[in-house]
Amino acid sequence: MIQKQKGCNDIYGKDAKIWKYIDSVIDAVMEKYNYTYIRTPLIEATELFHRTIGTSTDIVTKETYDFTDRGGRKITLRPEGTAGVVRSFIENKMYGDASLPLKVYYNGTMYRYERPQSGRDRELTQFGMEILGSDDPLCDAEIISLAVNIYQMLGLKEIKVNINSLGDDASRLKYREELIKYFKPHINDLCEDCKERLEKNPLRILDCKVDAENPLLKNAPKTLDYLNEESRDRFEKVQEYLDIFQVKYEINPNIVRGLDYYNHTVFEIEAKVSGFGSNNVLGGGGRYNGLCKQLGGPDTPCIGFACGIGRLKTALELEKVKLPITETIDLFLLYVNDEEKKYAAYLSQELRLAGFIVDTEYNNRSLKAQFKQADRLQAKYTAVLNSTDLNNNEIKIKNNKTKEEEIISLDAIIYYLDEKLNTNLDDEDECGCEDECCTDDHCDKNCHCHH
RNA sequence: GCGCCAUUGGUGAAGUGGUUAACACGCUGGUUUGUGGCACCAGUAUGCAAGAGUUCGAUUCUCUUAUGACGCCCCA
Repeated sequence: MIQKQKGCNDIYGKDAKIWKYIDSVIDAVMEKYNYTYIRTPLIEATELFHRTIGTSTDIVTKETYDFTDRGGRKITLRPEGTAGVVRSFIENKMYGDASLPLKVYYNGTMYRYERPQSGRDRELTQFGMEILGSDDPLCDAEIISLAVNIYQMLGLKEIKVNINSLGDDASRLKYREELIKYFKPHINDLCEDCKERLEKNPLRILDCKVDAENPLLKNAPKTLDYLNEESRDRFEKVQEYLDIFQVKYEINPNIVRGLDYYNHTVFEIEAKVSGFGSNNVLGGGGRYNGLCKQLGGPDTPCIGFACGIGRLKTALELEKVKLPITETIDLFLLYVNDEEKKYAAYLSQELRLAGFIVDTEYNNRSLKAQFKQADRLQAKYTAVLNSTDLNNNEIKIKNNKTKEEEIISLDAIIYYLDEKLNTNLDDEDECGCEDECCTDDHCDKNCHCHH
């Protein structure tokens, strides 16, 4: 049997519905904030990621999907969204557009050649947004607020926003030096990995898991103490705007992000629900004012955010957020003989065009089997087409929940369903609980249904 | 890249170096020549991830590979 590739997933059935729902919320919120959708290629020149990510980490050397195409070009499957957006911004000369800043969002699959574990696959879906062409602290706050807003619109409550500022390049460089100076005498008190990090990426020592409780880390110099006046003012403005947006956040000096190109505001949003593995960061972002120039474009200040939808979906599940997913159908048509089958075909078409979700039998199975199928599909109504009834211009329609059966005129079926299904919906809202909820003693919904 | 554990029908799974691989759910059919969900009956893995090895004999032991789960590195 041919299996799917390691760390990739087939998404179908209910999962696919949840996925599409999440996408629809993203689209809706982005529209309100006036971010336009951008779709860039899944493949890019390998060099793009080398230039953006740099070679200081393992990312480029061993965690991307690289290949050489038939023309001998070095190609990489995009591991993240920002580089492609910035490349597109430069290549299409969007920087010349009069309406800067450009506010865009993307939503698509990314590929990372990593060992899969909890919350981490090789193929992942991320959405994210970028503001290109403005250094205004309002942008920083808006991006964070927008991210929070999407989580809230989806019904997620248990999240925590961590922010920090790395300052401008000068501040950042100075801080880095101070950090090395601070840790160097105590190098033997740190774990093996941290010894490696000291020269390579000292900022990452701060969020080491092994040494997390080490007082050495708690007393380490903080980025914020090394900000120059300008950077500090800027960070304060970001916080002011966040307060105006009523975003709750925490300043966490250990948020450093992995890549060199970040400066000023950096932030992460983590899920606080229990049950997450070690990777509980839903999304993160920051300001990358130097990147555009680094890629050969004009000096353009930018900020962005990205969120893995897989983890987001996990968070929604762990929090048992009820999503408006339709899993039911309105009507299932049953039949026995061929004449009735033809009528089922005709009627299903009519009702579908009238806006109802209708399905019918395809394998000429027994009525018993057809009723079972109707249950599996969670049909709200069933109708057994009967030649005698049809000749009398009548149809017998059954509420599949109450089992009440009514004979109505065929001409009235649309009107009938319309009325019944609308009242039915109201009933369901009254209950509004998932199966699991009702068997749960801690259910706070006071529902009276008996799933 | 490193480590640890796992992989048995449609699903959840039990199990053993040696005849027909439990049990449950599901599914299909029947009892009921056109009204299901209950009940009863019958059917439902020539095979235990793939390949190789040890053995008289392997689903069971060994190795390799693949995939899954979790952790490390890394985290865009």
